[in-house]
Amino acid sequence: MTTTTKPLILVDGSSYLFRAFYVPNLRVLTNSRGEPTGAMHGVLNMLDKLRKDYEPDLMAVVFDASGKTFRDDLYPNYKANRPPMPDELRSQFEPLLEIIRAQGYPLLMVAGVEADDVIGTLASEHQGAVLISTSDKDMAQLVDERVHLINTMSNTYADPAGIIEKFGVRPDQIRDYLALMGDTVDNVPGVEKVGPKTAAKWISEYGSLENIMANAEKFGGKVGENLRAALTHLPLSYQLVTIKCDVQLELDPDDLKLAAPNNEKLRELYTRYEFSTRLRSLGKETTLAAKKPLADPFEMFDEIEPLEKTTIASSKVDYQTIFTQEALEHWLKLIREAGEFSFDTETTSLNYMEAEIVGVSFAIQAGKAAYLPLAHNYLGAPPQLNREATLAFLKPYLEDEALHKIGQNLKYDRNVLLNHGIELQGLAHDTMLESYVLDSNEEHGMDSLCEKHLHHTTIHFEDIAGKGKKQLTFNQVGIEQASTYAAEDADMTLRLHQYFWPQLQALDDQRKLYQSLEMPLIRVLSTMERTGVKIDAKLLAQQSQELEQRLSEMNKQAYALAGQAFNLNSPKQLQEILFDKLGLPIVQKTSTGQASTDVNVLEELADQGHELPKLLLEYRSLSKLKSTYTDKLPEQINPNTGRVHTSYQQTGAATGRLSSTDPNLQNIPIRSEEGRRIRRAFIAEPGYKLLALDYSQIELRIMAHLSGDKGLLDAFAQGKDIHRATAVEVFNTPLDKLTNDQRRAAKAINFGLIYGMSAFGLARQLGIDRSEAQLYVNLYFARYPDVKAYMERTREQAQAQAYVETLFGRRLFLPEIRARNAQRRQAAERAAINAPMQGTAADIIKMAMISVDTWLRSHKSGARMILQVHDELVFEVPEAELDETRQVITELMVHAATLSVPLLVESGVGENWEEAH
DNA sequence: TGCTTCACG
DNA sequence: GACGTACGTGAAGCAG
Repeated sequence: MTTTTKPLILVDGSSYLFRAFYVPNLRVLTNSRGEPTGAMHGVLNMLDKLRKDYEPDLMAVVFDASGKTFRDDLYPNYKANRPPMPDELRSQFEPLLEIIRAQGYPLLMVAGVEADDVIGTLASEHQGAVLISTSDKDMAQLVDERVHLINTMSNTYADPAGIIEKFGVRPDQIRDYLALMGDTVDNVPGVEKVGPKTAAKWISEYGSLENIMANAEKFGGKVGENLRAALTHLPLSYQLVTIKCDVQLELDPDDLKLAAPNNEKLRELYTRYEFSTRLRSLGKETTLAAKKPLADPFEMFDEIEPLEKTTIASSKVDYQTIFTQEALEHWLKLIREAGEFSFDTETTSLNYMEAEIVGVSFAIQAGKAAYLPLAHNYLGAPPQLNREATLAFLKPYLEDEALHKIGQNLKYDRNVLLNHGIELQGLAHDTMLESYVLDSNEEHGMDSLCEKHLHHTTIHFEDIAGKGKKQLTFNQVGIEQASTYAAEDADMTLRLHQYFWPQLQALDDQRKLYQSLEMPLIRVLSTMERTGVKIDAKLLAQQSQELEQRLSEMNKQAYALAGQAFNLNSPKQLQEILFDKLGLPIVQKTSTGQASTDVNVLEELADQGHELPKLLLEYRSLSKLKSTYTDKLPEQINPNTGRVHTSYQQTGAATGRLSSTDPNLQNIPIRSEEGRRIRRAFIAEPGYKLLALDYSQIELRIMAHLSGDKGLLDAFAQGKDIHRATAVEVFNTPLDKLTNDQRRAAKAINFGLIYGMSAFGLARQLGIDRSEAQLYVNLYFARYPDVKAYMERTREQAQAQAYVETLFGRRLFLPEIRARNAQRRQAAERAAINAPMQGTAADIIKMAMISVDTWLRSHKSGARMILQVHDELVFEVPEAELDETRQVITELMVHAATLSVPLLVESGVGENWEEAH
């Protein structure tokens, strides 16, 4: 093994401890005993970040030792102006050191010198790259091509060029520069009235302190006099600011390896100081560590990211709180002038149907933001502008199409504003969607985006509202904290937009998808969500009862068969009964090595003639229906609308699909007769009917288009049953002689193709042996040679560029396509085959939704779009409008995209969703 | 919280 | 030569 090129990381613990202590949001943190813990949190988070970002092999955390240093001997007044360490900080010092040690970091404190000197010495002794993490500008003197600085609190990174940019002098001139300025806090005398500007100017003119002193008589004016007066003590100042790089250390930089954490000690310390998140992740890490040897040891090198510079100086922000009408009007004037602003609503709930606005924040340029509190109502909350009156005042701004809004997840803000009668217009940009279109694999939440792209750790909601049962709603959060949090959200949204937008503009397809598809979809989805779907709660309750009876009977039967009582819902207990007690054979194991009891296994065992597995299969499916659907759906009915309102996640699926949550209305049963009954509870208002339209075989049609395979294109052009057509080809049998099994096999092949199948998978699906499955696959590819070529092309493309694209250029990155681990690589290859088809289908139905929505609105239609299920749209339509609506929407869906195969849309109408299908 | 299972396209 | 083996989701229940 060669040594890695990872930098040695040296952390100036003392400088961070002081800085963290004075951060307002950290200042207030204590445990339940009232012991302050904020500075500890601050330092530890910073260490986490470094460790995560750089995965260092060598690292040290250095603190000042107590007692006098050689500088005190040089100059008795050194640091004499420093106030004593506050008690609230002092009390955090020792425990912090203990935690750092227990976490496994080498920790250094050397008597007689300062942390800076230890760091300087280690940096100069180390052979390879060094990264010094500090918030102390004095360290700039250590920078060269090999040694760089990072300030983990302000997210700034500095190499020699960075130092010149920041200070206006080279790293080797920093000592001269510091000596000229002096330091009032440390009581280092400099030249009176010489600050950063003058010092940099003199140094650039004269090159060095020595030369400046030699030419002291040439400096005119008051500062010239001051310089001459300082001549005697400047050498001393120079000595004081010079970091000592030859401290006698009893160790070598190569000794600074991270040790394994002492989890027992950490558990004790985290418990004592109530670091609950760390306590939780402690359990996680131990299991991870236990699994580690299994992982491919080279895998981790694949994902090391290059160091990045950043441009945010997060210390320089101007966040204001708006309490008066005058202040509000002042800000609105600024917003008007800017023509574009980011904004964010703060509310009482994540549920958009229940949420009420508590406040609104805006940002008009990076770092300049304001929070307008409107409904904080905790005891002692300061008076605020009246919510309803102020929202009425804001309404024309928010509804002004020409005033461009930038947000993070604007769909939510739009929904919430509608609760107050405001229909947000001028939706210009949504950073969540920008991130999604650029790389759908990322997390697109505010916190992750800031962390990743701005290298800034935002204030998390939990930081100000707490968590768990005691979590406050936003109206109970103190305005001061709320204000920083909310203003930061708006500020970060704007900065993220400034970061993403140029990237999107550089990629034509991405920009188009974002501007013409994802952005317009916000309003469509928001409308669907708020419309909701009517549910027959009584019918579901009745079904629940029936299920309950059947389940309890089956329970008894199962106990009899097993010879004992057990929990049928517990895979673990079931496993004991089946395999230990009854001695049935273990068919398959789960990924963690447990004996699996999933459908495949139970079916296999049932086929062998065992009664209990057969019973369990039915029990499982009924129990699922009851708990997930018949019991839960009625609970999710909104009391005001009498309907169920799902949330569509526009950034939920990496392929471009939507997903649906709370509740998930995209997985309502249909495959089994029992399950289908649940669809009968999805009903229309009186006078309305449900209209369901779905794309027939859309992914296979897309495969035909993308591959250009003549056989497949012809089959679709002639409107053939595609599975039969495939069966005719593969089994070389005339259409009228086909058996049902042959069609079934052809269907499995067609689906398998979309999923990037292997012969093994097909064999298992069809219950045939592998060689037979392989034969089918070979026959298929012989008949449809361009499909084979297309699959190969896609694999090559994925391999070459590490992403694949839909017909419209939507990208899916496949980071694992070059993984050394074959299993993971092959999984990525299958995803590469599937994504262009699944993703193109998703793009097409999104286009259809937008055009349908446009038509519905422009024709003042009484019909409303209520559900999207990947290739299906469901509408609630006034009976009088049924025929026209059905015909027009079919047309719009069919023509949503033009492929080299026709798109076919099938539709149905009914009193409920089952009937409409 | 992680795992397992199962509902959908 | 062995291993694992079809894509994409969300939710519920159990167990620790």
